[in-house]
Amino acid sequence: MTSEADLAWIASVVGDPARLRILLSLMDGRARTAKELAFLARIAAPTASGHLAKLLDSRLVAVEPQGRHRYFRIASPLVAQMVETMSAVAGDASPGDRRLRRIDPALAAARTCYDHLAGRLGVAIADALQARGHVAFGDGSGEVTASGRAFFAALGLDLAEAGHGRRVFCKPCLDWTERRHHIAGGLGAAFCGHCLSAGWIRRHRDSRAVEVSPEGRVALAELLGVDGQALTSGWPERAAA
Amino acid sequence: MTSEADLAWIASVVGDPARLRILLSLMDGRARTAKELAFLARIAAPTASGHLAKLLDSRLVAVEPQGRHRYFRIASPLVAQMVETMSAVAGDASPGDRRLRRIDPALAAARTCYDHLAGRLGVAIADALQARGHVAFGDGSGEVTASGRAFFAALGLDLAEAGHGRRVFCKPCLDWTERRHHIAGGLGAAFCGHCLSAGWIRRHRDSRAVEVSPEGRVALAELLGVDGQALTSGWPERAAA
DNA sequence: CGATCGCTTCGGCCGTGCGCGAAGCGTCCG
DNA sequence: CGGACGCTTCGCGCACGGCCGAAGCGATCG
Repeated sequence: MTSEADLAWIASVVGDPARLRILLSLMDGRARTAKELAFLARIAAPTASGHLAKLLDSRLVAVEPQGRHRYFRIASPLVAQMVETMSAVAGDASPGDRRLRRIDPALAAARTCYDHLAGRLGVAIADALQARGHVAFGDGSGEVTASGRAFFAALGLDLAEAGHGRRVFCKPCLDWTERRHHIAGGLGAAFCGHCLSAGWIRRHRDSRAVEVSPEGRVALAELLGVDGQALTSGWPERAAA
Repeated sequence: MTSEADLAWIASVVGDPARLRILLSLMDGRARTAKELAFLARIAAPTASGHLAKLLDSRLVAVEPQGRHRYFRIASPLVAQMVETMSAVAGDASPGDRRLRRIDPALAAARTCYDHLAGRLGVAIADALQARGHVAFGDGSGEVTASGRAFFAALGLDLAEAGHGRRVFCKPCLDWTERRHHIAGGLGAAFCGHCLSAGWIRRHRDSRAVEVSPEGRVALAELLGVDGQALTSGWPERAAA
């Protein structure tokens, strides 16, 4: 019952041509400003603003304000999958779909992004750390709380070293496949290095994919207080919301 | 470009609450009459008729007239998947979804329906035989063409025996998982028997699922002029349409 | 600290399309 | 062959919602 009404609402939101164009414009995973989206959807700025409000309200897109800009992006991979499935029904899948479908499953599960962790694993770690209050993400940056400093120190991470120099210490990085944030910066690199040296994850031979070892799964699950399976295959987002 | 317009059209079609209720009413795979759907969607008969016309036009539902009734059903598994994905986005998946997701993959690929073949295999066979003009489906019944009689005779099927008695000879049977037709009746049983005795398929131990042997895949692919992989995992429907 | 910029809110116009009652057409039954 | 039944088409009323111009708000920059 409640589900039917929600579904009708979602369907009506995506049913509008202009809103659909907005969603399609965001399907490459990038975040765009309202003005940009207004141009891409071929509507005036006020109209786009109204549409974006509805898309936000229905949780199809998410927003992150940065200064006087607001960057909009697809809220979750599930939304992207919905649009792709609708494209498939609408006829031959568009070229864009093909690319998105061909993501290597191993890369999507866990990989490195420069020197830190990304993919479902990276996002799950960021989720858990945020949920436990060890890190907090603000606008375009993040910070480590007092409990977080103790947490990472107990792991043996040298935070002073990680925060050294001109490098940003803790910063949310938009995950390409998950369309949500993982942790970059010196902290992300230090945590990734710890996982590697502890044998929790292994680098794949000739890819940025990483594999979580059985011991690593157990250790990370206990460390973060989450289900081990959810680390690389789950949808912890729902529970967090 | 063309794809965007098609997608917008599909989205607007499913975006209407009444049409969505119609689709949801059909999600169990059963075919229903217009009047039934009008009641389930809580709208008057003329309104439902208009909605059904749009749903037909956009190929989201299919219809088969039987006497003075018209039975509507979900057009393809892809459409069902679309509705399910939208439900997932809308919030907690409805109970109906769960059931549909839990279909045994082996059963969905190939199984017996009483004494004939069903699942993707059964539908692929029916598609191919119809495409090659060996069988033809009319309203609720089907018949074997002249070329079809020669085709089955060459296989060694005794059509006289299969058509014996009061049993219907060749009849389309709505496939539970594919929501499209496979071949039932004496002909369907005879063909299934031939596949078994030739070793093309094997019955699963304690399930109605059947497995296609490597030789069977080759033999059936050549016999029907289709890709071997498509027999149990493909989407030949698109090419046929 | 005023100017500029990005975005949202407000107000009013207008078109699309959903809704139903009544009538028309084809099918089945007694 | 007449009546019942199922479905569709026609016609019209009505309301919801998209659309934009102008104004308001907050933030940034010189």
